[in-house]
Amino acid sequence: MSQTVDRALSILPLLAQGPADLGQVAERLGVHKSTALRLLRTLHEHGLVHRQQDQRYRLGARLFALAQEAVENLDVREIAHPYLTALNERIGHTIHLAVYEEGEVVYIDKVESRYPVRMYSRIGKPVAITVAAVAKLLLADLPEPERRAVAAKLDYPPYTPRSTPNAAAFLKELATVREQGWATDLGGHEESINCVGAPIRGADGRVVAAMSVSAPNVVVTAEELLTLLPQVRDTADAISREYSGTAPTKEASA
Amino acid sequence: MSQTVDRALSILPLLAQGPADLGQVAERLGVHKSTALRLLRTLHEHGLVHRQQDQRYRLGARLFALAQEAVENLDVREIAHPYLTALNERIGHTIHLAVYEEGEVVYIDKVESRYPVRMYSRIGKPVAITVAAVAKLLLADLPEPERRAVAAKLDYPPYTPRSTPNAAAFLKELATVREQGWATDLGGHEESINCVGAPIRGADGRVVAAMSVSAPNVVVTAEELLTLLPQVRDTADAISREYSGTAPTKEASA
DNA sequence: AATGAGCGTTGCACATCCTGCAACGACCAC
DNA sequence: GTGGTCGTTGCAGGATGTGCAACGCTCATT
Repeated sequence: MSQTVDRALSILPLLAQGPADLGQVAERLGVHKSTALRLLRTLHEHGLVHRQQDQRYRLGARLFALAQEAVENLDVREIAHPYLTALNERIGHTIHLAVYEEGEVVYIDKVESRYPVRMYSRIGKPVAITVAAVAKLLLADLPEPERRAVAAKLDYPPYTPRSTPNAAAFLKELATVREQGWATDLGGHEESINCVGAPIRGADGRVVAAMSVSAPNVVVTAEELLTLLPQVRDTADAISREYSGTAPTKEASA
Repeated sequence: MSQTVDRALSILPLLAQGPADLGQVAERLGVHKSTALRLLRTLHEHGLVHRQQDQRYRLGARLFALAQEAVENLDVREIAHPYLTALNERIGHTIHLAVYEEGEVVYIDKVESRYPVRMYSRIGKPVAITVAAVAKLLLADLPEPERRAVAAKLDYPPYTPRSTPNAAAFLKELATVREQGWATDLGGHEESINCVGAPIRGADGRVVAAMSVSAPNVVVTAEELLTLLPQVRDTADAISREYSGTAPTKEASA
C-alpha cells in the first residue's frame, strides 16, 4: 500500500471533524509541514479539500459530487427505484432502500409520500444498525463468522425501551429474520415509528440490498403495518427477479 | 504536487462514472497494472473504493460518510438551519441554502414543508447554476474577473423558454441581482416553479451563502411569492448578523 | 513605529518509496 | 486439455517524495 496516498487520504477523515490549518494537519499526520502542504495541495487540485478565507482547510465540494455520482451508479438502486415509487404510490408511506458495505449499513434511496426526494441525510452515520429493519435483513445474511464479528463490535444504544439491548439479543433477532425472510423495527429507534422490511437478493441468492416501509404509530398501528408485509415482500421479490435477470427486465409496474 | 496522490485521486472521478476492473483503471490512468493495483488497495483501505463480487471496483461508502460529516461541519449551515426551519414553519414552502465553491454551487441544506429533511440529492451536480436564484446571488458577488470567467465557461441549457440564454444575459442578470440585493428564478428551471432568494453575508460584507424559497405556480403565483420577499430578506439578514457575530448569538426565532 | 513570534511557502540534497517489468497462478472459454 | 485473460507478487532501478533550513508575510506586542 502506498505510503504517500495513505497519508493523503488520512487527511480526509481528519478534516471531516472540522477545519484545520497546515500545522495541525502536519502534526496529526506526523509529517513535516512541507509534506503536509504538498499533500493538501494535491487534494485541493482535485477539489477534495477547500481552503477557506482564514487559510484553514476543510473538505471540498467535489466530495459531494463524487458521493452523488456514486449513489446514482448503483445498479440495485437504479433497478429498484421505479418499484419503490410504485409501492409508495399504493401505500403512501416512507420507503427506504439500503445496502451493507464493510461493516456499515447505508441508505441509498428513499421515497417519501408525495415527495419523491432522494435523501442521503443519514448516509455514513452509524444509523441505528442494531434496530433498523433493513440493517437486520442485511446483517442476517452475512456469513456466520462475519455476522458474529460485526455483532460483537457494535454498540447497542438504548434509543427506546424496545431497542436491541446487546449482541446476544441481536444475533437471536438476526436468526429469526433470516428464517422468516423479513424483518421489523417496532419502535426500536423512535418510540412512535414502526417499519417492515424485506430483502432483495441477487442471482446467487445472497442479499444485496434491503427495503423497508416506515410509518408512525399515529397513522397506522404496528398490526396494520404488518398487513402490508405481503406487498413489501412482493415488491422486494420483483426487484430481486429483475436484478438477477430472472424476470421481465423492462417493467416496473405492480 | 504529488504524482502518486494525484494518480490515486484521479481514480475516483473515473470510478464515479461506473464500476471498472483493474485493467481499465490502469489503462485510463496510463500506468502499469501493478501500480493501479497498489493505488486501488490504498483507496480501498480507506473505504473510498469498494470491491464488488465481480472484482470490479466502485466508489465506497466512506465517501458518503465524509460528505455527510463535511456538510454537518459547515458553520453557515449550522447557524442558518434554525432560521430556515422557523421561516418554513411560517410560510410552508421549500427552502434551500447554498454556497459557492470553486466554480460550483452546492446546496448544503433544504427544508421542505412538514418534512424537515436534509436532502443532498442535487449536491455536486451542475445544478441549474445559470438560472437558480441562489446561484445568481452567489455569483453576483464574485469579483468582476472571476464572475466573467465563470460566466464565460458555463453552458446555458434552455430548460425552459425563460432560462438564461447566454453569458451576456447572465452577466446582466447578475448585475441586477447585485444591485437589488435579491434574486428570483421565475420558471427558468422548471416551467411551473418560482423562487425568491436573498444573500447571507459575512462580517466583511461578502456573500458567504444564499437562501431561497421555492413554490409551484399552482400553489402561489409569482406575484404572491414575491410578497414573501421581505420575510426572506429578513431571515437572510438575521442569519448574516449572527454569522458575522453582530447579533444576538443564541436566538433563532422570528 | 519597531520588534518578535507564528505560520505558510520555497529550493534542495538525500534516500525512501514508488514504478514497471516479468513471471506466476487462478479462472474461464473454447 | 489448452489457450487466453486477469489479478497478484517480488524485485531492482531510479524517479519521486521527504525533511531541513531559510525566507517572507501577517499580526500581536511593547
